[in-house]
Amino acid sequence: MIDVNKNYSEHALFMKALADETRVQIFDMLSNGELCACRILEEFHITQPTLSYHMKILCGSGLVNSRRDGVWVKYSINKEGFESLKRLIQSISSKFEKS
Amino acid sequence: MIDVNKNYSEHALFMKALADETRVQIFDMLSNGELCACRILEEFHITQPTLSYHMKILCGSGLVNSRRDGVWVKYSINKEGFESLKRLIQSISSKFEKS
DNA sequence: ATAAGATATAGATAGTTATCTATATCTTAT
DNA sequence: ATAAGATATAGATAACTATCTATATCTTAT
Repeated sequence: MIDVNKNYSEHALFMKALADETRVQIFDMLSNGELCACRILEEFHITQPTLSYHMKILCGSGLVNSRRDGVWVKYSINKEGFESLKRLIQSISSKFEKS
Repeated sequence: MIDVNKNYSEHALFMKALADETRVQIFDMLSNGELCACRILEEFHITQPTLSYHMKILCGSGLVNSRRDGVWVKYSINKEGFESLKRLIQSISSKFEKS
């Protein structure tokens, strides 16, 4: 039996990625589909380098993908990473229901 | 229509609470039921004040409850808080599926 | 009322994070 | 080959975090 919850450092990494108001909001925006950095930037009052820093953290966590499309870099939710996060929540939830 | 995802600061607070390896692990432990601080402490190589600090952050986020039971303080998952976290994930998930 | 055990608070500190400005790099159109 | 626009990196810095030791507080049994 594989216990999905033993990778606490991976889980903490996911949570850290979302542990910032700007970054949760970006992640939520991406749930509606791929967006380029410039489009995301419009929603916030931060500088372009600050956004670049946040995107690097989101991508580094495994929750977000990036790909270059010409001049633009486009970001999207990484299905694998997000599913891993969902499994964590689901696993805790099902133990909690039973307790 | 209530958009559950607009409370980015609340959501970031939940994520911050879990954005630490020790704290995610504690939260996972609590999914199996209430535990006193001394019992939790046994699982980690941290001092008692450090644990007390972490429990304060978990409780402050709304994800964990505490109650005194005689000499002990017992901690458990706060159903409301956890459900709010689950709704966030669920909401992002369903938008993502459709996208 | 005292002592013992459990938990919390205070104060210090090293490490990490979010942000900025300035600058570099990369891609495409001219 | 250059210029323009998009994104990334470097360096600085103020604020925040996780951890410790020392001490205080709170609860119960004697």
